[in-house]
Amino acid sequence: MTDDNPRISLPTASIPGDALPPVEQHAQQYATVRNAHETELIEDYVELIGDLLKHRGEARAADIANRMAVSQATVSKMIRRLNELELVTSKPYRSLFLTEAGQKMAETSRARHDIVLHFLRALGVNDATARIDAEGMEHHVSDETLATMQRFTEQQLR
Amino acid sequence: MTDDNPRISLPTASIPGDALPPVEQHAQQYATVRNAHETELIEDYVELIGDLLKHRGEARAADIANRMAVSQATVSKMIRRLNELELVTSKPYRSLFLTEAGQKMAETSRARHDIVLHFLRALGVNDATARIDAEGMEHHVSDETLATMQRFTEQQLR
DNA sequence: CAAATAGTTTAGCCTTGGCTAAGAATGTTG
DNA sequence: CAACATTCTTAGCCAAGGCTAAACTATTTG
Repeated sequence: MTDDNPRISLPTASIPGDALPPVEQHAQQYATVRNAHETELIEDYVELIGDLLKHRGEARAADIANRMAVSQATVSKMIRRLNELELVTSKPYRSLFLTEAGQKMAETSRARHDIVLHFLRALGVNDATARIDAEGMEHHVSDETLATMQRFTEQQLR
Repeated sequence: MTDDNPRISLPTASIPGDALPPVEQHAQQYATVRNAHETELIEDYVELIGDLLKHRGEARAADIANRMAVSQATVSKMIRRLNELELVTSKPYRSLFLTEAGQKMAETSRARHDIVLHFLRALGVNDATARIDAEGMEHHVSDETLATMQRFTEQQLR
């Protein structure tokens, strides 16, 4: 171990010039991000399927491919995974549907997404940029931050 | 093509209940996120190496492994990639150093990271949460949003 | 209703980023 | 300075998420 002797310990909130956080905390930051990455894509698919079902009445592989800018083969493979995870049900060559669990995930994702998007707009970011950033950020925002964003947005609207 | 006939077109900024964005825009959102993911890890490594060099004087593979909560083998493999990308220089069994390009990347990443972190704190998020969220968010925040965040933080400090 | 078009799936490939296990190099210490 | 501990690398494995090409199913249309 060449790192971090623990003789000195400071309140991390007030370190000037932002020194390195203690190893454990630092490690947890990265682990959390890695973890988010695993579910991220899944959530994006489920969220999009939910949106398509809601706004179009059906969710076809071709639509998903177009909207994600990805090949149909990729979508097909992904649908198999979503099936295994019991998030969607599908019959070959037919539209997709969400299971209970899938619907729940879609709603949660959609809600997070909207909170982030509305927050960015309330902050003054223009719509197109806000949409892109929200898409990337939504999976990395904790519940605490999400709540703070929501509060801010509401306050702004008054 | 089963999706989006373009007969109707609305100003996307003002759709009530947040309808689906037009395919092209939607596709670009996802493409941007996918793109960010490719460079994300690279940037995290470079940023961390920069921080270790700055605060500890050297950057050893073991430290990186500990701080990233990843095996040494993974770090070793990654260092080979960073070498190929000419972001770091390294001699076997010795500390790492950043190339010019590496240093530039480290600085940029660090700056983005700090802006996001300080913004979250200014918004009222507690330190530990802010650190975790900043780590995840930093790669998904556009320059425009970054500028907005910075402005907000400065205003808050007055 | 047959043929053409559109949509879906499968097979097989590639890269990334993890892992463990084993061995080589370096550093430390009795 | 030899033995032990630590650090680093290599080899070989795996899963995820892309891709293209080819085959199959469904839908539309002349």
